[in-house]
Amino acid sequence: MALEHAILVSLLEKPGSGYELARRFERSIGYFWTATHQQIYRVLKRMENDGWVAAREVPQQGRPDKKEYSVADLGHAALSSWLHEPIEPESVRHDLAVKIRGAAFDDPAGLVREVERHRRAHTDRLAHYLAGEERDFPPAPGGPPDAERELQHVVLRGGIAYERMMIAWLDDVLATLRRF
Amino acid sequence: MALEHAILVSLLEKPGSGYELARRFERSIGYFWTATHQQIYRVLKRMENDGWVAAREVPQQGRPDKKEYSVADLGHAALSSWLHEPIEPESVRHDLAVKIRGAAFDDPAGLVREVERHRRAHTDRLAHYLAGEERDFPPAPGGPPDAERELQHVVLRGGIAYERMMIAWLDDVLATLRRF
DNA sequence: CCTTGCTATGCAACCAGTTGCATAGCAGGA
DNA sequence: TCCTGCTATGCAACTGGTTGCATAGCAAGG
Repeated sequence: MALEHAILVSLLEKPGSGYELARRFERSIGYFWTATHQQIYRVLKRMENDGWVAAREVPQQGRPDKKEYSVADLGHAALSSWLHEPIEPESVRHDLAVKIRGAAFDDPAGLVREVERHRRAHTDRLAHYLAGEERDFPPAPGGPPDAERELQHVVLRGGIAYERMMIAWLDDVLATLRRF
Repeated sequence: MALEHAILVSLLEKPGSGYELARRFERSIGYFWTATHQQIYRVLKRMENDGWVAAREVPQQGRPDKKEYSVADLGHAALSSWLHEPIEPESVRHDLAVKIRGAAFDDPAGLVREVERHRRAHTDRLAHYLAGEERDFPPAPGGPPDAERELQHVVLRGGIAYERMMIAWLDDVLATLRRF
């Protein structure tokens, strides 16, 4: 399980409320880990009980108050020990691949629209990533290397490489489907 | 949920027992969908109750008897209707990306060995895929196009593209980590 | 004969993640 | 004033997946 650890990393990058975390999980963190707000609130509560994070009531004007969480020493230690233990290379779940192989027993050409839809989703995501890269990681070499920035950037480059690979592969899939 | 559908596809490609399915999920199907034997047996039982698959006792010599499953009409229909309904582009879960961003707050250089381990796992898988491709999909253009074969092949090409992308990205990650 | 190891099937408990719903503060527009 | 919509937090029920364990047939080797 890594949701706890994903939350710790996100809170180390910047403290925030459950709501804010949920929004981050829709964008930057969400590139490689998804979570709904319900799940985040539940886990956050458990982490608070375990002393991994500390909450602070923050009154706001113009909107409801929020509970801002930040990482406590125990949380930092928990993250550190997780970082030092090996994890299994992740197991994959590609519904679309199941569909593609299944299409052989149904209607290969009928899958074209679905694959095109996925292709569009991936080009959109790629455009989104590239815009984020241009915005947050301009090419100007600004001073000394910053680990946090550089590592965020390399993860984003991974997302970009993934989307490019997927688009190329989906083109391959479309060409194959259209032969039937 | 697509485990049921992955099983249907696998059984359409070739009928088999729960045990055999579990083995396939360790190799070809496992490239894009993982499942343990416990899960497969449980789902298979439900599918049998729902009339999606039919079981047949097959006595064997030299080893215990097995129950061979094959797809029933209801199962074929269920697969077909699933193929025709749109699915969400899958959400990602990359523990390693969490670790990489987390390393900024711990010990970037200490992650090198872990990333190298993952890189090795991906080169192994790539070699395995390429060997499978050479074995099962020789370049000889043997007659008329066969949808089942071609679609299996394009899914395998997706696995190959994925592994190549990952290896290149992990090299990028290693170069980045080594700067700290 | 006994152990090891592979084939083959399965139960039970648990845990992570999803879905549906509920509540409440506050702003802005119809 | 009422409705819509965004911020903000949360509970409850369910489902899919994981982990641990159990059983049994049969072969091969020590």
